[in-house]
Amino acid sequence: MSSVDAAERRYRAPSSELAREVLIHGPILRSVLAQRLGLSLATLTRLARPLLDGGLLVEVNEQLEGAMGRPAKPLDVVADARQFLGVKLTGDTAVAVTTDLRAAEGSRASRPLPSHELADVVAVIVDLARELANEQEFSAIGISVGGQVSDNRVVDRAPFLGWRGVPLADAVEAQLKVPVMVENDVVALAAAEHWFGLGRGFSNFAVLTVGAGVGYGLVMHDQVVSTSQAGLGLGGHFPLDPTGPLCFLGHRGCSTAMLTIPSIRGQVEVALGRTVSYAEVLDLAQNGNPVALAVLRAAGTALGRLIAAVANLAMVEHVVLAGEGLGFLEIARAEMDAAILADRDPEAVEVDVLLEASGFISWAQGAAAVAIQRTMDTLAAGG
Amino acid sequence: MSSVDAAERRYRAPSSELAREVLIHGPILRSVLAQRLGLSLATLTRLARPLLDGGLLVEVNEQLEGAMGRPAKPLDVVADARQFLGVKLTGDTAVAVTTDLRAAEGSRASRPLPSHELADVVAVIVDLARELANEQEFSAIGISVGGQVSDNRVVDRAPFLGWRGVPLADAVEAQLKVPVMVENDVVALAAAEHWFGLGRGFSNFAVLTVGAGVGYGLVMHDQVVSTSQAGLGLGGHFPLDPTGPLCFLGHRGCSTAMLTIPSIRGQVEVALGRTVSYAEVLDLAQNGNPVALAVLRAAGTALGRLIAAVANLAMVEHVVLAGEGLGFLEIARAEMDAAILADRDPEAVEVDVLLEASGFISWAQGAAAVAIQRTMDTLAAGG
DNA sequence: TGCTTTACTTGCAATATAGAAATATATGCA
DNA sequence: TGCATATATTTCTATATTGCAAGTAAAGCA
Repeated sequence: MSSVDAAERRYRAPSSELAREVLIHGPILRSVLAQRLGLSLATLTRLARPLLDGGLLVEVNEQLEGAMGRPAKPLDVVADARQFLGVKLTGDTAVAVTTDLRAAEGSRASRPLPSHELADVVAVIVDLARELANEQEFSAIGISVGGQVSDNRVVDRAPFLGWRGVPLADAVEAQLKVPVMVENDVVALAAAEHWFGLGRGFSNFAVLTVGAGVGYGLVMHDQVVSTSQAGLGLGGHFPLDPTGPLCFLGHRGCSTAMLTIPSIRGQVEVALGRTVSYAEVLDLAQNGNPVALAVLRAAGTALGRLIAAVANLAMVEHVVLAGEGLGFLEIARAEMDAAILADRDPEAVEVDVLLEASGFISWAQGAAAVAIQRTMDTLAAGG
Repeated sequence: MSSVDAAERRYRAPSSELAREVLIHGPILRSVLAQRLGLSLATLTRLARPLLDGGLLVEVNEQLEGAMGRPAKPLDVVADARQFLGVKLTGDTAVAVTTDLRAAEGSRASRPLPSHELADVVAVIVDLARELANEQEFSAIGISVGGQVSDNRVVDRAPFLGWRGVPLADAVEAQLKVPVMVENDVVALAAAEHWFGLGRGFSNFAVLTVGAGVGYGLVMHDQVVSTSQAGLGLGGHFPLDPTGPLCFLGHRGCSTAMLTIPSIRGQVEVALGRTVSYAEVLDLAQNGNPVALAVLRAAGTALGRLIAAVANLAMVEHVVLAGEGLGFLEIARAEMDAAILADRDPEAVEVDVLLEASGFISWAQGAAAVAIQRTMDTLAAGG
């Protein structure tokens, strides 16, 4: 435990702190930068020069109307100075995107996984990297999986792949001569939201994802919580409704049972006696179908309870919602808000619920974000 | 929000980091220290000298049997080089303790509060400080209150005192010429557990207190979470049992209703039709009384659920339990353990529940710990 | 009495930093 | 147009911090 201390407090060169600050906080004045980093303007000039010369940063000309003295030249990163690849692995598919330094998506491709053998999966990743490669090389590759990852290198446990202790980073690095970082999918998404998404500017916030499952990530003190616990999907079976349906593990009314796409479809299908798609469920509810409405309203209430629990116990005031299973909020947003309010101290700050516009930052981009973050620590110095 | 960034990243002089490390990690070799702080041995020698000369640190002679070379002289703090005062304010009493640098209790005194007027409360604190003062001056005074505190100076809101925006630190400093720090009581306790108590050596853990109310504190990334949220008692009304009794706010089966001393007494009293003390309830249960047993077992289950929820959503694997209302665990420990297990992913690490032996670190010591921590940042340099 | 091993210290060169003065580039106004 | 004023950034320089490498201290062991 105590050795974590030292590891956590990893040294960061001042020039990478500078680069990171500019990357996250967009075009930014040197004077502001100096204050943020606790450095003098003189030092800032000296630190910035090699980054400007190296083409990582540029001075942008900002015409501030009515300003008196010499006009400021804020610093900004040249977003496409580097290119990254982000890969999200699920049980049957690999989705890859290329991104620039700001995690903005370039091109995208996906491939089915022929098997769960490490060699096959690596081959697919290599294939995707080759397909998406252009004249610019990848500075780093990020890969995210649902499950536990240690040290950004080894997949300790990935249920959907049936993996335990698989050295994925080494295997991919052996083929593509590029640094590879592996991370849990929700941790990666939280990291992306923190630097590039709705969590930008917040020191503490939580990320909840709803889709095939429920994911939960946490950023505290401007650091993503990425203990071994983080990869377990601990928000996935949180008890929310003692009268709700069962999940596949037998929990009654847990977050998986109340919120996921398969469970919502399943509930409606059982009641209607026929198969329905998730989109159909939303349609039915929109048209006043009582079954669909009941199920989605219960989901809204459950999500509200989950958000309140997260806000209370993780002590965050901002919660980012993401994932493809949030469509029900169009129908049950009011139920969610009411449930949050009910479980929240009236003296407490209202929970700030931020809705990630359907996949603005995708899972694969999250993987790329991890690669970007880890790379930033060394980018300033070397390549 | 973004300004928090800079504030959070408060600069700490290397010599105070050194002093802090020695304070927390007891007698410690220079070589270990150098590694932890990421400094060379040479630098360590230089940093340590003024602290040794100043009498804050000493070299202890440790006879390691069978060691080959020159024997190591680990560094340690001179615990009684400084003296601190910790004061805990409740609605009707002020409890004060003197402590050394390691938050070990010296002497203790308490006084009733004649009123909630700031002047009266300050007078009581000054009185206590004078009574407990000996030849050694206080380096700093810590005061903890139940409620929200900003900037370690102003009590924004303290329900038990009926305070809003009371500049307590200024008021006390005006009378006693000693630095005063104010903090929320649970935040202070968490800080004390982190440096001096059961949380020592853990980067992430939660603190739950059970007594007249339920308190909840969190340490993440080796920092106590002390946002404005932290002072609200957000763990205090967490829903735990949909069939439980009501709390004074009308929540059914919330943590207050299930766990606090008044609520447990109340439940038993209603059933038995007579007044009973908390100790009596424990006695009754010990002797097989079905009412007392039912109430305490439900409390055990509820506490287990709360612990599991905390471990899942705050992503901690260690939970420190403290407070005078934990007696029921003698009867219902098994129920607690079972409830934790039930709400926990089987793949997740077992939650490490640490029981603070009845008041080993008291509320007032927690207040002192805050004073110690804040003082350490400047101790090394100046006085 | 030396030799070995480990712990710590000192001298020195390299590096980083802040403060002050200098420089650059705008506006406002006579 | 020319000059005062304002603001942003850079250069110069003294000071401080650091790590490296060499040196010293304090033991055990032969």
